[in-house]
Amino acid sequence: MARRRRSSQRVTMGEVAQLADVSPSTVSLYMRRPDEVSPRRAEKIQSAIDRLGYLPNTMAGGLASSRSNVIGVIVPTITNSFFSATLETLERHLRSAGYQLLIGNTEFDESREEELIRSVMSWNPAGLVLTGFLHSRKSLSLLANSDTPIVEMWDYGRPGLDMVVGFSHHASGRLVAEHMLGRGYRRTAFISTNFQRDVRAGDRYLGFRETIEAAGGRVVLRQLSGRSDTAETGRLLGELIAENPGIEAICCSNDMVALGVMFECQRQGWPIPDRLAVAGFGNQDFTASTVPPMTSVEPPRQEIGRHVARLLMARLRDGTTPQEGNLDLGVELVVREST
Amino acid sequence: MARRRRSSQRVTMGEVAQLADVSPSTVSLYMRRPDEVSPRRAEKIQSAIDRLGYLPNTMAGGLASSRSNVIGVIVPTITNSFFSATLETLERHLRSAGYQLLIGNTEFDESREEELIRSVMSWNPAGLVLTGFLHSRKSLSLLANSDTPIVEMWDYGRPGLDMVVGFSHHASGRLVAEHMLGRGYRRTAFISTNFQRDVRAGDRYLGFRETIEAAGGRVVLRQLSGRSDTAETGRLLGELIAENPGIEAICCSNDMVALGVMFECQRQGWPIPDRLAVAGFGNQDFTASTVPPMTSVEPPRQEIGRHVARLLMARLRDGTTPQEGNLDLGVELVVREST
DNA sequence: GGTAAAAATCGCAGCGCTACGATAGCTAGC
DNA sequence: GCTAGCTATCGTAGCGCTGCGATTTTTACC
Repeated sequence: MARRRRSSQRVTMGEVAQLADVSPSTVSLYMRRPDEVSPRRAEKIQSAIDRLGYLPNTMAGGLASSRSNVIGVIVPTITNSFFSATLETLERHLRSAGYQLLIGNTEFDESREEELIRSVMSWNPAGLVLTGFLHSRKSLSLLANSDTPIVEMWDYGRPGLDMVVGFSHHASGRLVAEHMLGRGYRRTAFISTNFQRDVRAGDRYLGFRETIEAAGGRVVLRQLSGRSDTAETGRLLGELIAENPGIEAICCSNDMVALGVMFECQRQGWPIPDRLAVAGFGNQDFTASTVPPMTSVEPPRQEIGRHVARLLMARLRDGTTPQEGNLDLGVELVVREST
Repeated sequence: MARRRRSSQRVTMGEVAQLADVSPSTVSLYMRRPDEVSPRRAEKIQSAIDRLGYLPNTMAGGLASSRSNVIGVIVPTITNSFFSATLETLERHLRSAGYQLLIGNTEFDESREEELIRSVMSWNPAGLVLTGFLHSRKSLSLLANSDTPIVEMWDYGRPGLDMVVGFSHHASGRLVAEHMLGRGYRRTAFISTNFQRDVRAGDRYLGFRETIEAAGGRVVLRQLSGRSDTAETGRLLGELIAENPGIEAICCSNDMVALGVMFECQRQGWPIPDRLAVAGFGNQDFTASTVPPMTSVEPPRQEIGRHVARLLMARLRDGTTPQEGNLDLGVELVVREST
C-alpha cells in the first residue's frame, strides 16, 4: 500500500511547459489568454495538460496576481428556501463567470458574522455579499479598511455600505395589510418567527401594523420562540384565539407559519377565510395547493441573486457601479382564497 | 474620491513584525502555535496585530505550507432541506476546527459535478465530500490521482471511493412497505420526484416495490417531471386514482410530495387514511402538524454532517480512518395517523 | 559562576504562479 | 535584401507566507 504520496497536487505548470517544450510563461499565458499563443503551441500545451492531468494551483495564482476569484457570501442560514434559492441563482451566475462562492452561515448570530467576515476577507475576495444592514461595529471596521466591493441583499431602504439589492420588508407588510383592509378585516393578528432571529420579519410586522392601525384596526402580535415550527404555531394560535375571539385575520411572517395556522384551523374546524383569513410570506410552491390556496407575498428570491451577480460583475469588470447600485426589486402579493 | 487604493489587503506579516519589534518568523509562529512564543512577545505581537488590523493572507499561507484549510462539499442542490441541514451541521463542526467549506451545487447534473470537482481540487483541499456514489468516469480519474480524503455521503451499500457516511435508501423503502403491509395495504402506488434528478428516490422505490411485491401486492409508479411540485402532484394523483381506483396507499418519495397528495385528497374529499393512506420521507417539521399527522421516514440529516466531520477530522489529524469508515446511520419510521 | 540542555527567536529558501520588460520571430513594404 | 513594426515567446523578480536549520537567550543544575 502506497505510504502517503507526496501531495495531492503534484504536476506543476513547469512540468507541463517541459513536456510541451515551451517556457512556463507561455503555459501561464495559455491558461489565462489562450488566444494570445500561437495555435501550434496551444495545441502542444493542451495535449501536455491532458496527458499529465494538470490542474492549476489556485492559491499560487491568487497569491501571484493578488486577486482571487472568490466571492464571499454570508447569509443567516442556508436552511431556508429564501436564501438558498438566492444562493443557487447567485452561484450559477457567478460560477459561469469564473468565480467561486465561499458561503458562510451566521445562524442569526452577530458575532458569528464578524468571525465569518474575517475568515472570508483573509481570502482576499473579489467581492462580498452580506444579508441585510445589521452588522456589528467590528464587522464594519473590518470592512471599512478594504476596498472590496460589497453588496447587501434581501433588504432595502436604509443606507448601505456600498451596493444594495433587495426589497422593503416594511412595504411587504403594508401590502398585506392593505389587502386585508380591503377585504374588510380590522381585527387582526401577526404570528411570527422570533424577531431576534429575523429582523426582517420585524420590519414586515411594523409595516403591517402601522397600516392596519392607521385604518383604525388592531393587531395582536405573537412570536414563536425560534424558527418556524408548525406544532408551536398551532399552540400559539389556539391561545391567541382563546384570548382574542374576535380576531378575523392572521398575517404570518412566512409560509411555514401560515401552514401551521391553516392546519390548526382545520383541526379546530374553523373555516378559512370565513372564520379566519390567513396570509403568508414567501409564496413557496405549496401555497398554491393548500386547501384553500394560500394568499402570500412573493419575494424576488432569484432576482436578488441575478442582480447581485450583475452588479458585482459590473464593478469587477470596469470598476464602475451601474447607476442603480441601490436596487429595490419590490414584491408582489399573490391573492388566493385564504383571505 | 480616492482612486483605487492599493489592494484590499495591505498590511503584511512583515509590518506586524516590524511594529512588534520581532522577526516575521516569530509572528508566523505566533499565528500558528501561539504557546510557543514567550508571553512578552506574544503580547506585543497581538497588540501590533490589533493596531494594524492585520489579517493573514490565506492564499500565501496555503501556498507556502502546501496545505489548505478548505474542504470541498458537493451536493446536488442546497435548495433542499435534506442537504442544507447536513451542510449546516457539517459547516458548524468543521469551522470550529478551523476549516472552510467550499460548497458546490451540481443541480443534479453529472457534468457539472465534474467541473466542480476540478474547481475544488484546484484549491488543493484538505478533504472532499461528495453526495452519493454516482460519479462520471472523468470525475473518478480526477480523484484517483489524488490522496485527498474523500467522504461520500447520503447513501450506503455500495463500495465507496474512500469513506462513506449515509444510510440505505433501499432499506428506507422497505421499511415503509413493511409498515403498509402490516396495516393490510396491498394495492399501492409510489409517487416520486424524477429519478433522473434523484437516483436515491429510485432506490427507495425499489426497496418499497420489492417488499410489497414479495408479499403479493402491487405498486403503481408515477414520477413528477422535475422537483417536488404540489400542483403537479395533485394532478398526478387525480389521474392515478382515476385509472386505478382500487389503490389503498401511497408512498411518496418525500414529504413535499406527500403534502401535495394530502391536499389533493382533502380537495377530493377522500378521507386519510380510510380511503387512502399516505406516507412521506424526510420527516420535515410540518409532518407532525398536517391533518391527519403524516407518517414519514426520518433520515439522519444532522448525524450525517456530524459523522462526516468526525471521520474527516480523524483522517486529517492522524492520517487514520476509524474502523467504521463506512457508516450506515439507518433511518427511523415515524408512524402517525396518515397510514 | 560555569556549562549543558532546553526554549525562544531568527534568516533564508522556497511554495507555484503571474506580471512585465526583454528578446526572438515574422510580415510587409520598398 | 533590409528594416520597421508587429506578434509570439521567454526570463526574472516577486506575491506573503511557512518550514527548517542555525543562532541566540533562558533555565537548571552542579
